[in-house]
Formats: sequence, C-alpha cells, structure tokens
Amino acid sequence: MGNTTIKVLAKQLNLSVATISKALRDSHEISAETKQKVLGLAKHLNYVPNPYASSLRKRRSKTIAVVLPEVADSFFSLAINGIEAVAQEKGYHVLIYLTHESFAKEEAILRDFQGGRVDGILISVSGETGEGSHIKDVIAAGVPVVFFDRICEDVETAKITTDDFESGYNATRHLAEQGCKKIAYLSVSPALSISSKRLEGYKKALAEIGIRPEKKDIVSCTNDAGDNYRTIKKLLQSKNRPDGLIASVEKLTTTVYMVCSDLRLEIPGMIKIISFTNLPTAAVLNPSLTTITQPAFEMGREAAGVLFKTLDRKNFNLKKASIVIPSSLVVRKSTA
Amino acid sequence: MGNTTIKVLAKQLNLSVATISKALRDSHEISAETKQKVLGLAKHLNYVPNPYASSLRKRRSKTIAVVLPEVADSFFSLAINGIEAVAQEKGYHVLIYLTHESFAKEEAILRDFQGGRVDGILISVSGETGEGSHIKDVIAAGVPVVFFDRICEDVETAKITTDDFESGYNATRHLAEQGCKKIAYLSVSPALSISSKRLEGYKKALAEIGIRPEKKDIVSCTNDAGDNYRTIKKLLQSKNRPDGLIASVEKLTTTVYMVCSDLRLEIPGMIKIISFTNLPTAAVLNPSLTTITQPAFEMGREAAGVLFKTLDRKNFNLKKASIVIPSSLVVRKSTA
DNA sequence: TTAATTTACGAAACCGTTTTCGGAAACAAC
DNA sequence: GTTGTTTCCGAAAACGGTTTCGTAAATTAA
Repeated sequence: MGNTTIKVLAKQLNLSVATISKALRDSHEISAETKQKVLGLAKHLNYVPNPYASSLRKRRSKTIAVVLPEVADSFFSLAINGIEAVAQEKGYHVLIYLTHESFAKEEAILRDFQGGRVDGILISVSGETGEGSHIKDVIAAGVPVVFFDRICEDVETAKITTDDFESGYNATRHLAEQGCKKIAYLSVSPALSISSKRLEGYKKALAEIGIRPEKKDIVSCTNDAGDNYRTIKKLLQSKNRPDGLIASVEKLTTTVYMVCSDLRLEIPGMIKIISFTNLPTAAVLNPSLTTITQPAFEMGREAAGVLFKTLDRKNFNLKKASIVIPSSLVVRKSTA
Repeated sequence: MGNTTIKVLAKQLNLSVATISKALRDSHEISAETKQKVLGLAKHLNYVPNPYASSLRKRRSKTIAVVLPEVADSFFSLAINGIEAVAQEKGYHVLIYLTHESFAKEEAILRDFQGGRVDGILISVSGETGEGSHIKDVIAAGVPVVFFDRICEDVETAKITTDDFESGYNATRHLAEQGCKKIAYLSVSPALSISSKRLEGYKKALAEIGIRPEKKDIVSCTNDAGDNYRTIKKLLQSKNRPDGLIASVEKLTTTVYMVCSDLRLEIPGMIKIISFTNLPTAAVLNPSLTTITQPAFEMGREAAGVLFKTLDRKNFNLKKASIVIPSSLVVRKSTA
C-alpha cells in the first residue's frame, strides 16, 4: 500500500517536492495554475500528509493532552466533551490519559510530554498529587499547562476551577437553614485543593452558625465503593448520628442513598442529603437530590480555550488567566 | 531549554548518534560499559525521546484512535476506561475523537487516519452512519479497525458487541411476564445496528406472546432532551397509553421518569419501565429502575485487546475475532 | 533599452530517530 | 601466522514533510 507521499506527487507532475509542499499549503510562491494541478492530483491519489513528518519538522504536534484521574464520573465526561469541542474546532488532536488517581502514573505521563509529544496540557491532578514539581518540569520544558478542577496550588499557571469554598459554604448553610443541627461531611482525597476548599467552606458556615464541627463528622472516604458503604453506614448508625450530610464528590451519591435505604433512614425526614454531582438523574432519585452542580462542560471548554490562547500567541500570560466558574445549588427534595 | 536530543548525548560522550540510539534501546551491539554511560547521562540530562522522529522512522506511532459519538453517557465513559487501561499497559497512547453523531465528521476523522497518525482504530459509529466505505478505505490503507457496540454491518472486521437482539427480547419478555399488555419501545438512531437488533428482539418477543406491535408504540426519539420530553409525553398521554415501556438507550431514562412524574403516572403501578443503561444510580431512582446493563468496561477492554492482537502480530485475522458479550437484565422495582 | 523587481520554482538542509552496512580491533581456531 | 569469528562502534541513508536560499524568467520601472 505504498501510501502516496509528496514525493510521488512530485514525480507524477514533474515538480519538486518543495513545490508540492508549498502548493498544498497554499503558498504565495506558487502559481494558481500549479496549485490547481497539485490539489487535483492530491485529491485524486487520496493524499493525506504524514502528521509525524510534519510535526517533526515544524516542532509542533497540533495535539494536546488531557490527563484525568478517571472518566468514571459525569464531571469528567462532560469536561471531555467541552475540551474536545474546542480542540476539534481548532484543528487539534487530543490525547487522553488516565492516572487512576496514581501519582506515579501521573509523573510518568507528564515526563513523556517533555519529548514534545503535545503542544499543551490540560490536567486535573490525581488524588495522590501533593506538590507539582513534575508539572513545573514540563512547563520548564516549554509545554504550557492549564489546570481544571483539581489543581496544584504551587504551580503558577492558569487554573480553571469552580468556587469550591463557596459551594461548600452554601451547601452547609442550606442544610442549616433547613433545620439540620448536626451536619456531616464526606470527602475523598483530602490532599486535593478542591477537597480542602470545600471543607473550609463547610467549616466557615458551621462557625457562623455557632456549631463547632466534630472530628468524626468529617469522614474521609476512598475509591472503593464497598469500603465507603461500610464507612458511611457506621457514621449513620452511631447513636448521635448526623441529621444532614454533604457528599463532596459524585461517586459517594449512590452509596449514601443505599446506606440510607438499608438503614431505613428516611430522606429528608430523618436525614437531609446534598451532593456535589452532575448526574442527570439527580432529579429523579428517590427522593430527588439537592445538588451542587459544577459547570463541567464549561470548565472543559474554558480550560481548552485558555490553552489555545497561549498556543495561538506565545506571549499570552497563562499565569494571569485563571478563571473561577461558579457552581450552582439546585434545591430538591432531599433537603426539603 | 534546547531539549536534549540524542545528538547532544553523542557529543558529550564522544560517541556517534547511532551508538546512543542503540544503547538506549539496549541493543546487543553495544557493550555494557557504554550502555551504562549513555543511560547515566540520559537520565542526568533528562533525555526524553522525540516521539515524532521515532514514529516517522519506524512507521509506527504507538498510538490508537478511539472514535465515539460522544462521551456523555456512562456506557462510553466506562468503555474509555477499559480501553485506556489496556492501552496504557501496552505502552500505547490514545487519541480520542467525538463525532457528535455526525457522519461528515466521522468521515473527516477517519480520512486523517490514512496519513499514518494511528496504528489502529476503535470505533463506535455515529447515528448517521449507514454504510462504511470510509472505514473500508482506512482499512485498505493498512490501519486495522475494531468496532465496539455500534458497528457497521458491511465492514468485515472484528466487532465487539453485546447481545442486542437477546436484550431487546429479554426486556420485552420480562415486561410481558410482569403483566404488561401494551409495551412501547423508545429508540434513537434507527439506522444503527444496535437499534434495529434490539427492536427485532422486541418484535420477536411480542410475536411469541401473540401481540402485534402497533406502529405508534415504536417511537423514534432524537438527541434533544426537550423534543424527547414532548414525544414521550404525547405517547403517555394518549388514551390507549402503554402499560410498559422500554427505553433502548440511556439518555432517555431521565426523561421517561420525568414525564411519568409530571403526568402522575405511578411506576410500576400504572406503567412499568425498563431501560438500557449503565447508570450507577439506577438502583436509587424513584422507584429503582430495572435495567439492561451492558458490559461497557469489558467491551472496551476486549475491543482494545483484539486490536492489540493484530498490532502485535500482523497475521492475526481480525475478521474472525468478533466477540459478543452478554448484557444482563437487572430486575428492580420499576417493573415489579 | 537597461536596471530593478517580482514571480515561480528547485536544491538542499533540516527535524530527531532508527537501521543497515561496513570495518577496526580483539579473540579464537587451525 | 593465517584465517575465521565475535564484539563494538560509526557513517550514512532513510522516514516525509518544511523552509531557506538561490536563480532563471517574466515583469515593471527608469
């Protein structure tokens, strides 16, 4: 299948490869007449340029990397849609990498990018990621990085986030206003900035209403649904159990509902629930779930947008391009 | 910043680039001693090979493409996880492309692959895709293709699917066994093989129990949630409304529940619902939802596995590598 | 008419790596 | 001591485009 290259086009038309290349790129150096001939033959022979040859020479790959912890929850699904939409529009290709919440994998993936595989990186860091020297390295190598959602505080670059502190605060205030006296908070990956910020918001709200948060009301969950089920069950079985619950990440939602169902804890009568989630089914849960809904698609789109701004003009200052897009509290029956 | 290349390693060690390259690839032609030196300096200078140079020369990109209609529903999210898992293990990179259900986009994307961008392709075709000449073209260009879930009948290559016919059949039988006399079927993208097969299963089951399907009980939905809401509402408002409903794709689930809620149609008392979905929240909907659950992760993993078999040894016969992985009927209260 | 400029194209270097081939040196066999 | 063999390495040709630079011919300016 000797794929048709510029060379065969050149031979067939008795032109040089340089001329073919220029004609294909619509260079002003080439006459309209030859362009016609070249384009015609290219189409006829179904010529498709080799992207690797081009990338090697131009030192630009026209591809970006998206590195995510996983794509299991709906937040990242929506974010990918947002990212891919603008990438496709810009003629970029998108490589996707999953860290599975592993810092070691994240490091390995990022390291590879120093070889010039991608022109830019969008990343939501793993739950194990503390400091960001691996990210600084790749930035130092000349590859722009934009964070979205899960950021690294110590890396100076654009960060597209939602208002985590306010969301945690609003969720807590809402529960309090609905009459909750003892509000528990479920988190995962406490090292993450989103976790700590949401938690800070929770604490602030509690402080304002004169409740001091008890240690055992702040529960750290894992990525294992079984573990989480037991953890949450234990929390809700305690004699002084909470009457309000904040699930700070989507994956805890189902588990919480199941525990309540199994323990015959009626929502919202005996316990009120609010969850950070983008699940489209929140409205049809039993009962319908009050949520903090993140602008996932928009965050993806904005992150990609900011990245492409630097790619388009190298003087764009990424460090000053951070954006905070507010989440929204959608009140439903689980906190009635 | 001048990224360290093989050339600078060569200069620093007074060796040729050939030697460096071989040493890095652990060639037997190079003494253990020099390998040590090369590896040492490479690590010290943080050498990362340029993938484009390598791909150009080797004519292999070590990357595969995943082309999907969208990543909005949980099936494709899970499938991506399965695919990425095996790709990462094999040292491959994965490019992701969304067609947004557009045939034109799918064609454009596939065409680009003729340039050698990827070593293989995993695809779930768009809802507009009828015949697969664009896919045959890329196969003819030497790029192996594996379908998963949404296939093209007329393209002879590996297809990883689930038992759509049986699933449609089983869903229908189940509703009938639960007492439904008038079972409606909601579909999207009727051109798709999965749609027609599920529908055939539905028809077969109805035929077996002596019901002839009425035309208006087979409803074609779109990708617009608003439209679907109105369509489904109209169906369920008709005087001779169905007492059983099969939602043949995930995205219809939420809409169906909302319509029932708005029309005060009690599930399962007045209407029983079954949906094709992988949503983790199915168990905690109101009421819990009976589902046909597809083995999404496994399908992704198997599809990638089959693809890598051809990539590993070129003589592997893709045409005989199709796999059907059964879906499972999970009975819950929406059909009680 | 001559000089200056523009137009249209080709030769060749280059991007960074891989791979073939050849050869010097060291070692073994006879 | 003369032949094979290994062992270890380098020169150079790829891979398929892009880009710089040079130049002959055509055009314009003077």
